[in-house]
Amino acid sequence: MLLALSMKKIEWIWDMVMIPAPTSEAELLDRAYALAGFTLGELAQKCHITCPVDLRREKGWVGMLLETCLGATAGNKQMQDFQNIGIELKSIPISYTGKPLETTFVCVAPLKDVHGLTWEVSNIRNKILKILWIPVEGEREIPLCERYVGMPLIWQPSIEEEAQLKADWEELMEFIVLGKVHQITAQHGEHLQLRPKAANSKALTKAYGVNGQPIRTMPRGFYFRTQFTSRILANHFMLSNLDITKE
DNA sequence: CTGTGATCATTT
DNA sequence: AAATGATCACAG
Repeated sequence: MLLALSMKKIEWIWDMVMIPAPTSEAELLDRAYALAGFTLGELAQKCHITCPVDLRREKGWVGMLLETCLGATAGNKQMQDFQNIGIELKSIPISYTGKPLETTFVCVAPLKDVHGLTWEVSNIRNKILKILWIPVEGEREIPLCERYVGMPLIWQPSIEEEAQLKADWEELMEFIVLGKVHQITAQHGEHLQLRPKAANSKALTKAYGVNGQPIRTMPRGFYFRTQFTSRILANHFMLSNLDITKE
């Protein structure tokens, strides 16, 4: 499978003190392409950020680094990374064969005030309408600072993909509405799954019980299965390869 | 605690 | 080897 890690480094006039937010999709994509072919260590150096030895104590470090490099405004709650241009940023760890090594966290799942909530107005739909994916080498045997950033891609769900995600979301939300969140396991949902999303297993948040009474349970999040994201990447790079051969 | 950024580490 | 449940750091 072709998931090219660009070895062509586009020189950039970096002045990594503070990167302004991009004002268009084209500008954001240009910047993302300019990151391809650099290692995480090189990008960190340009940002004056120290690259940790591994991700055990900083699982979100790669994502934060890319946000800094692309001018994302951090700290915004429940919003897309680039709200002005309607784009969400996701880094994705890939194997030597270009396949995702991890599921992709999308957003936290609402466990209360879900009465009447529909897919059309859900937070998750807003997050997945347009995503800038940035593949990064993720094999643990590769030292973090030596991992290469790959070619970015903009993805928007096809009619079919959105229908699939909506179906999974509705199945999962049905459990939540009925107070059966405890019955949900990671095996529910064909493309979208619901799993814990918390500091640890002792964290508790409010939800509903089977009789509608308030209960406390672990916070959950929606995640894309690897097969789903693998298909997104494969489709994109196979198509771009066809474009190249046409020229 | 909630939500941002996710990957870890044990089980299957 | 892949998948699931658990976990890490930080801002507000």
